[in-house]
Amino acid sequence: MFEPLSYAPAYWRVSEAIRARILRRELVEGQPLPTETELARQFEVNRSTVREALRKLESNGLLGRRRGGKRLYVTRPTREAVGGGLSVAFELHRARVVDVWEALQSVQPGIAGAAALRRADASLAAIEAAARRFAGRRGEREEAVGDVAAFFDALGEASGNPVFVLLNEPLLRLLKPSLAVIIDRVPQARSRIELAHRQIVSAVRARDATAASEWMARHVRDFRRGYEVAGIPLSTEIGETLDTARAGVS
Amino acid sequence: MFEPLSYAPAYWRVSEAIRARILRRELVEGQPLPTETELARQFEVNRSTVREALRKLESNGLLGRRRGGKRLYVTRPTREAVGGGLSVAFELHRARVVDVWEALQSVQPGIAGAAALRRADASLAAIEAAARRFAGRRGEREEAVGDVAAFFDALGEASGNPVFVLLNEPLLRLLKPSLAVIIDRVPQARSRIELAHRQIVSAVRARDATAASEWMARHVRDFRRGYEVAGIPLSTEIGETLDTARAGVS
DNA sequence: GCTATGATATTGTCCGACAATCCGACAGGC
DNA sequence: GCCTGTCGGATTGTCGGACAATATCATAGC
Repeated sequence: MFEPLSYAPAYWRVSEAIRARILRRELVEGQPLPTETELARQFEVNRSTVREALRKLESNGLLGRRRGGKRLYVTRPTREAVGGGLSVAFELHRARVVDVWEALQSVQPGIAGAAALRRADASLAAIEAAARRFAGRRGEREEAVGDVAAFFDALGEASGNPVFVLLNEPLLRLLKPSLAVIIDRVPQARSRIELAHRQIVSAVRARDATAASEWMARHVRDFRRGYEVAGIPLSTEIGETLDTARAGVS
Repeated sequence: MFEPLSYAPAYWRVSEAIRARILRRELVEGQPLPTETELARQFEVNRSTVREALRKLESNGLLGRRRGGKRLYVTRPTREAVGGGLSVAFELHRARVVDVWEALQSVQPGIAGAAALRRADASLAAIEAAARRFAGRRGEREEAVGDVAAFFDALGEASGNPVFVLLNEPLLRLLKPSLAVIIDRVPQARSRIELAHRQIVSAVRARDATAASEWMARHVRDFRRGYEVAGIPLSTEIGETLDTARAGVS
């Protein structure tokens, strides 16, 4: 019958107030935030309270600091910040390898198509560079995986669609560990990937969205085949593939 | 020649330590966190420091509290928490209406297909319920928009893929405001949506992934047409469509 | 014009305190 | 037996003040 009446602690309200001003673009990217003491004065709360609010915004990626710097600046959430948070969420929701694969399957062809339609020359160059780096690897498993991810990433950038860019990051992050296993265990993996890269690159160069999209679909489908050949059960939880490199970019 | 050596403040390390234990499942969902005083004792830092760390985890959705409760519990990031953060990120990256639309175009058919393949009876019922609610609306713009979103959401759930569920939320959140305008201004919008709902429902009921996917593609394509008819420029930044309802679920 | 220097401002962290209120136990009334 | 009122203790939210380390900035020196 009644709505629960809500009470918001001061640190929450302070953080919302700042967030709102950032979203309203009254505080713009790159602008330094007032000092903690000054904020405390303006909001008429204690500095400790302000600090708690800042921590929230910091971990949302709305505030950040220059390397080695002390003051906080307004920033927009970086790919890494967004990807970090999202991939943790996936993990805690017990997403499995197949779930991530399915999402890639769904998203990547669209990205490739969009990239083919709208790519600038510079983005094309970045895509080609990633493909070339991958093709040049001998051994170097980790680096090769990085190149594959960079290839996807470059396509995302080339699409000019920030939504794609941001969605890409967490998916790739989760793909990597299992991809490393595939590259290790499946002999023909590298050549299949190279082939797909070549085809996608030339489709994107020719601005042929359909071809780019189709080759990408094939490329991603190959991963699934890779999981089977490499003996990675599709129902493995991604958490289990992620033992390494859990630095956490909160 | 040398990497910049990194210094991490105590609140960061504390928050990472707790996060790591959550990811390692040593702290499991629903479990209450020790009290602030106790954490301060264990980490050998001040309670203020602990509190800053907790705020970070709280805003990442890894910690939360029972309604009206005081203590913090380990939680996994809710749809809302993830969606909130992500949609803010999209907004600050100046995503445009067309970008969100393109992402939907890319993702939703896959979701619908997966839902058709794997839906349980209960999920089907939820999908049907959302469609029925929408069809029953007369006027009630906001509620109708909510129903459309609920329809997408129910499909996401039905897919059984947590990645889809989590990706869906922010996209829908951003879709809503502009969809409201479409429903207002485009007379045939409701009937088109109803038609699509019916077709998708019956495809999902029949477990026909191809049909579900294709009708979904058509459904989303309709939105684009809707933008044009409603006179919403595709290059509008989504931020500008979001004046209302910016509660922010940090 | 660039660099070294030094004063100042700012952050990170600590300590201690207190009010509000949530929690659990306990007693009493229907 | 179940609901309500009461109460003490535990816990959080917030405050004030303090201090060391260091980033920042203006200034003096080359």
